[in-house]
Amino acid sequence: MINSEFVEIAVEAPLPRLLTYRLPQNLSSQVIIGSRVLVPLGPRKSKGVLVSEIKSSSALAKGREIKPIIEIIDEPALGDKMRLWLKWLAQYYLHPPGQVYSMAFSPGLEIRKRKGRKKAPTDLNLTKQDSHRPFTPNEDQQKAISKIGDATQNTKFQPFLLWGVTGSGKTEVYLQCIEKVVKSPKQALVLVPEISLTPQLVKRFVGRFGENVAVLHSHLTERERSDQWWSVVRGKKQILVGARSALFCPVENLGIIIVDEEHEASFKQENNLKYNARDSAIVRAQISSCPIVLGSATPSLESWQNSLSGKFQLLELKSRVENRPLPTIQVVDMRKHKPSKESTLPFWLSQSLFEELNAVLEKNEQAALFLNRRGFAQFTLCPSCGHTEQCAHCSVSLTVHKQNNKLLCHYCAFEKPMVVRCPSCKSDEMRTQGLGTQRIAEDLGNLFSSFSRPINIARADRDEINSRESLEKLLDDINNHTVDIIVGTQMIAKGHDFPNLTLVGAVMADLGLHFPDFRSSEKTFQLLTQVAGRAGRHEKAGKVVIQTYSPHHPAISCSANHDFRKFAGDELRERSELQYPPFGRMATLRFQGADFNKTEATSQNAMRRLEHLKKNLTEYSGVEFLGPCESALAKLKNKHRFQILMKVSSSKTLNTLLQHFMRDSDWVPSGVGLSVDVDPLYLL
DNA sequence: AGCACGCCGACT
DNA sequence: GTCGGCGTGCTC
Repeated sequence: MINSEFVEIAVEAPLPRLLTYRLPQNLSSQVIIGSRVLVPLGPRKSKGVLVSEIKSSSALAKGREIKPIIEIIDEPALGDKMRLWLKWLAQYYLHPPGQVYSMAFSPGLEIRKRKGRKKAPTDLNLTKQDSHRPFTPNEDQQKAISKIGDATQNTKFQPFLLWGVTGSGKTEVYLQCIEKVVKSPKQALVLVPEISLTPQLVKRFVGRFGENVAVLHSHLTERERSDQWWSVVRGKKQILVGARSALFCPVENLGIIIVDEEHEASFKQENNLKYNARDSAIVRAQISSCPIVLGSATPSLESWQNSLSGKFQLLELKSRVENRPLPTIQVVDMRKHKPSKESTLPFWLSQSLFEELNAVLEKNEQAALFLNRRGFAQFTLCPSCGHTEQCAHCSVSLTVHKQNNKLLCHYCAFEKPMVVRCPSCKSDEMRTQGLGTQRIAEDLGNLFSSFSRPINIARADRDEINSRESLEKLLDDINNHTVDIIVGTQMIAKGHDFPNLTLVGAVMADLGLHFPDFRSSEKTFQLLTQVAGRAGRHEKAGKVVIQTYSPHHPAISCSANHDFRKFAGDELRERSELQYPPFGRMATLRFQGADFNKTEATSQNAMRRLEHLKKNLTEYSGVEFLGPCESALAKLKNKHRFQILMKVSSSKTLNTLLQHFMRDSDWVPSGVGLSVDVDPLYLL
């Protein structure tokens, strides 16, 4: 019930602020703060959320007609905590509030209503499968469970960093903590990266909690998603496991949030609302007064620093369950790998890795080779004139894909047929340069073509695996041992567990190391550690071979020595000197437009405005602006890109500055788009 | 985001 | 002559 005549609505449109509407008398009894409403917007109707009442009519903007709310939509009203959190999101990430609020609702909610809800909800085969097998946690697990467990009983905000290598039993800790939460009785929210939200993981939760588990991910139909969403919102299910966006489910009775693989870059959404689900989950836990557990084998340096400073409580799982040994890791220095004339090995394969492969195949075990680049070759190159084929719409070279003899842009999917003759100098010797997963698979096929038995090679990259079904099929094939060697990108580096996989090779471990990004070292360390974690997760011992041109780089040597502490210590020291995150906060302003000159001029104008703000307000004196300069990807989908990087010591200052700067954006000419990314993960 | 308005190319 | 392409602008 609301008495005021006028209310503020967060309308589902990219508007920078709330709009004022009149609340007709006949609707006032059906509505509360947080209700979802239908309002007129220009020539059409739009959904929105009633955010606040306007107490005095003198506060009304004058000179404008105020339209009445059309109707109240019969969807759950958002509670105080949820609204507070959504408001924080909109402010922190500088995103239109109406669009942020609308994310708390599942699409297709009223369709379901209209059809009536007679049909049994789809249950996604969520039935308890294996009965609760008794499990005795080891000492570290027990300690973690009791610490987190205590926090769940206190109903206080408390963040934990659960640090444990792959196979150290983090999931079991989650399960037992959730058990306590469910009894209390409250609800639990578990966020995992989309890619590791596999049936195996879901089975694990369902095996323990049966029908009490709901699952949300992007591969559900609208109907399934809506059913899962309602089952949690209505409180029929207490546990929600989902990808990033599940964080927006308006769970009112939160008892714990768990973010598994918290270091994963996929928690950051790169379009629309550019939020980081891990960071946002922390704020949500804070607002909900509940504990939050961030789990990882390779914590982000942000979280690690928070554990060092005491902001997070560190819980370490030191050993693998059943005390399985960590895999042996051998680093192969590829600089010393000079293939002799008589060698039949492809240029990317060292003698050591080849021998290990052979041994594994002899023993009838499985191997996986990782290379973080799909396609056959990185680009084409004319040896006589140096010409490479570029994308027509982006400033990148085209990747060679051999299966259909195409050149493909990995950024906009532009393609053209493979060229044999150089279009520039007409020489007939166009060659391919650089390695891709297709090439590895092909070379391996040739290499083992005369092995004592047929060797099956499967590829795991985005070209080969384009649906959930094809991923399931591949995982089955690996588990049933119908493939001997898997060649893939990081796609299968995460979360999967293959009993017969005993050898893992990182083909070019330095591939990502020299990216012009201050996080490239951290990324490489994480990826290598993750990749290595695939080997020997069961009775059989595992072996890992890392081929690299930089064997002494800390990201490689520390990962080979299983020494996260050293890596993190060194890396943090460097970051601190340069005031990079986690010590400083950053944001990027990106300007995109079809007209190069106009876009560049706009970015320069923005820079002048920023400098002006800095000069006039002492609170901004410590802010650093870098740029404007062309983005590393200077042209994407026919849009020229310029950017300004901002570095600030506190996120509070960063936010006030951005709010200030973005308040009026009428100086941005049409044809140029300006977007802000707070806490960006990629600076390209 | 939608949806209207508005100003240029190729059609019955 | 108009149908419709999508650039531009506005929404309490």
